Amino acid sequence: MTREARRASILEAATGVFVSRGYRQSSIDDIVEAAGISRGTFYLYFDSRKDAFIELIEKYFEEFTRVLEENHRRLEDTFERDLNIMKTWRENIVNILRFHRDNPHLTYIVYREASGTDEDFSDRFNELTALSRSIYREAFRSMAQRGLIREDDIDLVATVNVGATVYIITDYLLPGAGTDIEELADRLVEYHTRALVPAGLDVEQVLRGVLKTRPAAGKAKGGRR
Amino acid sequence: MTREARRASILEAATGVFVSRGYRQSSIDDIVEAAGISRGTFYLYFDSRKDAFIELIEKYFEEFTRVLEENHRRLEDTFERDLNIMKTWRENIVNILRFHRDNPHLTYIVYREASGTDEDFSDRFNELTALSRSIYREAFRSMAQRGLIREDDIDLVATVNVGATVYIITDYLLPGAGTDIEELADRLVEYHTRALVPAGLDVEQVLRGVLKTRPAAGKAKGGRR
Amino acid sequence: MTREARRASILEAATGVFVSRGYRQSSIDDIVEAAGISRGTFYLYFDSRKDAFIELIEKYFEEFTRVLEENHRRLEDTFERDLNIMKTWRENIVNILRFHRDNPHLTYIVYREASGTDEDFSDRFNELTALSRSIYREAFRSMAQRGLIREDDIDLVATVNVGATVYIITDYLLPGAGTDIEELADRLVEYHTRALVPAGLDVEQVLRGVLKTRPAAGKAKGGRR
Amino acid sequence: MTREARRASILEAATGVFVSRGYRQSSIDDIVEAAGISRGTFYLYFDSRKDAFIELIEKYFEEFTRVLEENHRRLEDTFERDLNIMKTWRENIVNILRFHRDNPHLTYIVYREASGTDEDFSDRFNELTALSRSIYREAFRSMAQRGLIREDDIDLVATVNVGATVYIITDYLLPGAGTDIEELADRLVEYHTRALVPAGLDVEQVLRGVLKTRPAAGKAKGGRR
DNA sequence: TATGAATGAGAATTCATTCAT
DNA sequence: GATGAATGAATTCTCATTCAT
Repeated sequence: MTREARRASILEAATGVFVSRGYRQSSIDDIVEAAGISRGTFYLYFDSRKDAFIELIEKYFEEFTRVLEENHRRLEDTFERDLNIMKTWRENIVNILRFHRDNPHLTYIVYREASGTDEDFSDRFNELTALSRSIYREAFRSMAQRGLIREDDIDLVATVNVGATVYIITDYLLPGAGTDIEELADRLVEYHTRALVPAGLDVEQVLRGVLKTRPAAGKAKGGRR
Repeated sequence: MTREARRASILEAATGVFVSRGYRQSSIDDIVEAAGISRGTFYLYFDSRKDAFIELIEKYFEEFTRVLEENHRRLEDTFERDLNIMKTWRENIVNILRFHRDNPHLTYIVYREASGTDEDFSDRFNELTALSRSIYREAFRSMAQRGLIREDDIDLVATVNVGATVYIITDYLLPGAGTDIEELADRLVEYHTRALVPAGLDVEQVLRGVLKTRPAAGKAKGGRR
Repeated sequence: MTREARRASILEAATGVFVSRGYRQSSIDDIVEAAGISRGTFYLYFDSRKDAFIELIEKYFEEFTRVLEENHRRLEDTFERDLNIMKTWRENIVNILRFHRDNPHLTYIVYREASGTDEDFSDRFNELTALSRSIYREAFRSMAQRGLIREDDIDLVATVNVGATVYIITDYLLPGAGTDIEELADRLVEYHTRALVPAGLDVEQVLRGVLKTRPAAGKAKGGRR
Repeated sequence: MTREARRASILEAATGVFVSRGYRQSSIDDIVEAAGISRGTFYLYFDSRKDAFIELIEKYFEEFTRVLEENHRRLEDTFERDLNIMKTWRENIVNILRFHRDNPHLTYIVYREASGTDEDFSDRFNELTALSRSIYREAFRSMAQRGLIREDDIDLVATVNVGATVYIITDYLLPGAGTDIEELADRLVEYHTRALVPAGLDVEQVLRGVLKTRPAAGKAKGGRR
């Protein structure tokens, strides 16, 4: 077993422990027992208990950032190739929901545990949160610049969207009641689209996918009085 | 100094400590030092450190529940007396935002600390959270039944609204940068109104306050083609 | 209420508390609550919690010493007036048993609590114990000198008698199952008499009370072959 | 050093501390200092301070029970093989005295400390006490059934014997003044034998060891008029 | 590398006693 | 005298981390 594999297996065991008992209730004893190693061995691979925990959070953000970046690329691509923006939006939301549904443990830890004010890691947590928030903002800014959504307070729009998504994740996805992600995404897209559809566009048509990333002003105008 | 006043002053000191260091990093020593009392005195007024903390959380929910109930009454009143629903909605949101802006410490503690998985009080926290969520749901259900918003998945609508609000509170209000609550409420109402305006109604008119709680079908129809 | 009466009433309340919870588990709070006074008042009458406890022990020994002294006088009287020694012995034992049966609380405290090694009061306890032991010894020595019992190791005889008595008190009297003290005394006297009857005397006759404190050698001789 | 050896050495140190300061005055600090270990190490081997104390008491009773059982077997053997009952009785008493003389610390703890009313271990103490008492009773009952002692109130006889023995242990053996156990046993046997010798037997002969476990009725009768 | 016994700083809580009112 | 709020020394127990083997 390579050093990295060993490390990963310990981290995996730690994840299970953190999820089932909570970070602060998880002792080193719990972790090493779950990992089937001795106390000392744990410290051969991690500097401290918190170290392992922060690594998990980092891992979450790293992977989540990858999802967000993929979404970002998809959005750029949609702009460039004038593809269906609604479809893209929906796919991006599905991506986000799926990622969290498929990583319930990491998600759980981040949203239930990492937000507490432990001086030492709340800084890092906030840093990472800020990063993913900025990606959201940029996406909305791009859409606004292209007239795909109303010229609103982009910051607020991002906040509303992120807030809604986070809450949905902890409320719908984490309880794990086999939520239908596709349908959830449809509803979310519809909700935000209705809220954000630019003046002069008929929202029903937009929802039906008529909207292109470079809408012909004339066509859109017809949808409304 | 009456017993109650003493108690309150200790709790206030504890609040400050919990906010600045976080619950789990706050020792009894920190609290009694902040309160200017001895260790023993603390235990004269509270059973334990956690006891004081839970009392803070209860206090938050108690007061917040009062706000929500006031909102609820206002909404009922709006229905009964056929008042301006948009105005009411806005006022309710302002109420919620103001409450949190005026109680930043309590808010901070609840959203940063209480949500962690400490078996002992996360139960109480979840209980209280569920209560306030149900008040939200009921409000939206009432509005939907009266045709004031689209017949959507009420649960999801409530979740999106609560999630957005919570995030706004922690992002806009807690940092304390003198946010303009009135304007924030305007934008939020507009956002959700656009998302939820029933088919057949002209959202611009609705936003201008034309909408009554018992809209005349004919008038409404006229707002659209 | 005089100072002494007040003091006594507090001590009585303390006794009840010490009996029901044990000395070390009895807090000042328990005592003042039982006495219906405030914490401070307790200290107006006693220097400390232990002080009150020691006073109880002293009280026990004081009263028990009175019983022993009465027994001693009765024994002397029996010698002087050549009365029935068996009857006296029996009466003395009855006295001792009755005293303990009638003061179960004090007895309980002394035998269950006071014997622990609390540096501070075990000294006093031992002192008092030694006193009552010496009274026992003297009684047996007197009897031996008069030929009423065998010339045995008086120290051991006293120890056996005291030990047996103490055990009987804690085992028969304290549980409070309505023991028949008279019968118990009969049996005890018989037991020890049989063990101690001088050579040349017929124990059955002695038990029947024939034995006088100044036995005529001839008479006694006849009782045996 | 094996785990068991370590454990034993800590327990030994704790014994010394308990003996010199008394259980309730002995802090963990005292114990770990005496054992030359750190606070944490103590808890590696024992769950609590009380845990160690109870273990000592259990140890005492365990070993004492072994002594009593050995005595029991010896008595049975004496019956079966018609050996000298007086010799057996004496040996049994010697065994008991020797055990206590050789384990003064354990003895001290049990008789000075364990009998106090500490809810938590007085139950266990009483349980164990009851056990050893029942062994005593059974021995006397067996002897009575075989006509070796008078048909007296066996319960009382056991109580008197146990009481006397306990007192002798705490008064003669614990002070440790080099008591001659053999002689002490002789005197005790004689005392109780005289008290208990059946009617019709000459006690002097019995004491000289003439008595067998299956006395021939005729021979015995001859010893009396 | 791996182990796990040992460490000891640190935390919460108790309660006999004091003393200002 | 009486009160009871305040005190703070003292105590038990935990657990992340170290280090000799």
